[in-house]
Formats: sequence, C-alpha cells, structure tokens
Amino acid sequence: MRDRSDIEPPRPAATSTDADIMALMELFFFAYRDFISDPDAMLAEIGFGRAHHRVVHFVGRHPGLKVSELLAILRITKQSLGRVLRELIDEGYVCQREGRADRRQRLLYLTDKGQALHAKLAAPQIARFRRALATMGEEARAAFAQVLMEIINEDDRPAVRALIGAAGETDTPDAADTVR
Amino acid sequence: MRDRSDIEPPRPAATSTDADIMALMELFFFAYRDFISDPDAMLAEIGFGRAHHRVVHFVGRHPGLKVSELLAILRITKQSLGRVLRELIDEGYVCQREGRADRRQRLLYLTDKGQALHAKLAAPQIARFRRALATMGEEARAAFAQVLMEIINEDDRPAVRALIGAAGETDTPDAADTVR
DNA sequence: CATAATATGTCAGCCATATTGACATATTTT
DNA sequence: AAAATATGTCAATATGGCTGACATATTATG
Repeated sequence: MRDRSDIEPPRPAATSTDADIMALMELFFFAYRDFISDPDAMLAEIGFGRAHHRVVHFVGRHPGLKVSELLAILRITKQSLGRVLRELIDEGYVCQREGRADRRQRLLYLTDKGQALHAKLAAPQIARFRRALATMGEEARAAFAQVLMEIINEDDRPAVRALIGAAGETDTPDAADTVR
Repeated sequence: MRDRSDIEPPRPAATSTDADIMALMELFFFAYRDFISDPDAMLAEIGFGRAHHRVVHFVGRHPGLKVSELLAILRITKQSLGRVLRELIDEGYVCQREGRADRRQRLLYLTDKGQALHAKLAAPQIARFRRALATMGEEARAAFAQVLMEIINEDDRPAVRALIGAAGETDTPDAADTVR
C-alpha cells in the first residue's frame, strides 16, 4: 500500500523568496521564447505564422478535434480562428468532417500535406526538448511535467489531462463525408 | 570534493518517444498560456498590454538595463519597443538616465509608480508559481529550473545566467540627470 | 410540432503589436 | 576628421487578436 509519502518525499525546503520565484519566471519566459522561435523560418516560407502552427499542432496531435475544443485550447474567438482555419483548409493542410453523433460539429483533421507540415514544424522543437531532457534523469522529467501541470489553472487541469492522455485516440477522416 | 555524479544520479531512462515529448510540449504551452494571462485584466484597466508588462517586468527586475539589452531580451525591433517605452515614459512608469561610462546609452529604471505597477502585476504570477512549487520538494524546483535552462538556446544561456544571477545588482537612478 | 438553444461560419471595423526601410542625433572609437 | 555605435523617430505594412451583428444547420425542449 504505497502512500504519497513514498512517492513524494516532502522535504519542503524554505519557502522561496519572491526574487527566487521571479528568476524562475524569467527562465520560463526565455525557454518559451526560444521554444516557439524554432519553426518561424519554415512558417514564413509558406506564408504562415505562429497562429497557423498552433492549429496544425493541436489538430495533428488530436485528430477529430472539434472547433469548439480548439477555441477553448487556444483561448481565442471563433472569428480569429476562422481566418487561420480557412487559410489552412483552402491550402489543403486541414480538412473537416461532420460529427457522427452531432452533425452540427465540424471535426478537424490534417490532410497528408498537413501531417507533413506538422512533422516538419515539430522536429526542431522535439529535438530541443529531447536534448534538454537527455542531460537529466527520469526524475527531472517527471518533476518538470508535474510543475507545469501545477502551474496550469486548477480548473483546466482535468481537461488538459484528458487531452494529453487521449492524444491520437480519435479516428481518421472518411474521405467520403468531408465537409465543404 | 563533490562531483557532478553526487548531484545528478544519471539513471538516463529509456529515451522518450516523440509522443511523450509532444505531451510535455503541450503542458508547456498550457502552463505558459495561463501564466501570462494573470495580469491581463489589470493591464487592460490602464490601457496597457502584455508588451508593456514585459518591459515593466525586465526593467523592474534589472534596474539600469540598457535599451539594447532589453531589445535582445525581448527579441523585437527598436521601433516596436519604441512605442511601448514612450508610452511608459510619458505616463510616468519608466525613466531613463544617461550611462556614466557611455553617455549614448539610456539606462532604464522604474519610477515609484512603475514599481507599484510591477509589484501589482507580478503578484498573481508569483502566487501561481509559489502554489505550484509548494506541493513539491526542493529537488523538483531545481529540476524544473534546470530543464528550463537546457531548453534555452545554448548560445544564450550565459547571458541568461548573468542576467538572472545579477538581478537587482545595478543602481538606482539619481533624480539629477534623468534624460528627457 | 414549434420554438429555443447550440455549433459553426462570416462580414465589417478596429486595435495591439510586430515588421522593414529610411533617416536623424549624440557620442565614442579609430 | 571619419567611422562606428546607441538611440530615437517617421511612415507604411502585416499579423493576429478583438467586438458586434447576423446567417445557417442541427439538435433539444416544452
């Protein structure tokens, strides 16, 4: 009967000062800054921006994602998403399918072209993370993930856990009933 | 004579799959999304945006920061910074002083009003991090910081270490020779 | 069944923040 | 004296957000 104390040796350490925490916040800023800059050059070549990348990423990782779910993830309005999504669809990176249970829904998928772009954009970011984690043990990776999860709004954590846990569990589009 | 092996038990763990790493990347995205949204409401009240916050943060944490250093941190052009900085100066949140060694330089400082804003904006973000870290031990905090540092571009790490290590080490402005 | 609610899309206008390019000033370096 | 540097500014443009209004298709409800 393993209880929490087996997994998490409390050793709480003197509560951090504000300055300590601000240093961590700055590391967070710099890491994110460099992380998202990787795919910029590739995106610029095809006339896309970071907004397109975010959509390609989440649709690629979560095929069959509903428009409303994507809006909740990105925290933008449907009008903002609309433009980006239309460009991605018009240029053949993303396709839509009617929901089976609810035909109002538009389930989003990447085309083959979209999957190729997704992989190409993700490669340098994956490499960056892999390099970063390679220098450390598995405990560090787990701690990193755990701190990130705790930083996320408490109310949103269940949805994030569900999304991440279910990555790639949805189906692939039937070419038959693709919308538009 | 403690060497690295005392501090970092290697235990490399099977190299993560791309999917594992992508899950981590998504956690990173969600954590950053929530982290930066904290001060939005406060900023909107005074007609400022996130760009103003970034300037207030880095000037507040690193008084005497040069314009060129701030440009390098934010990775934006001087024209972009110009507008934001002018607004912050015009409304009395930031002041400038001539560099002593090099009088071309403009060293940036927060006014009292700026410091009050800085503290107010930082409070929810500090609280968020403190809560996140409180559930874990000191090892987790160290691992989190280490992974973030490894995610940062290798070439930029020395500058980041210098900046973070030297937080608040610079001086305060002499009211005497404030520029403009 | 009629009506309400929901999921999505779209038009129009606006705002914040970024870009490039050109040029100006003050100061320091060569 | 000339070149390089640090900063500032003007103008035009692009990206990616926003609000508000309205339309369509579909599902849920009284």
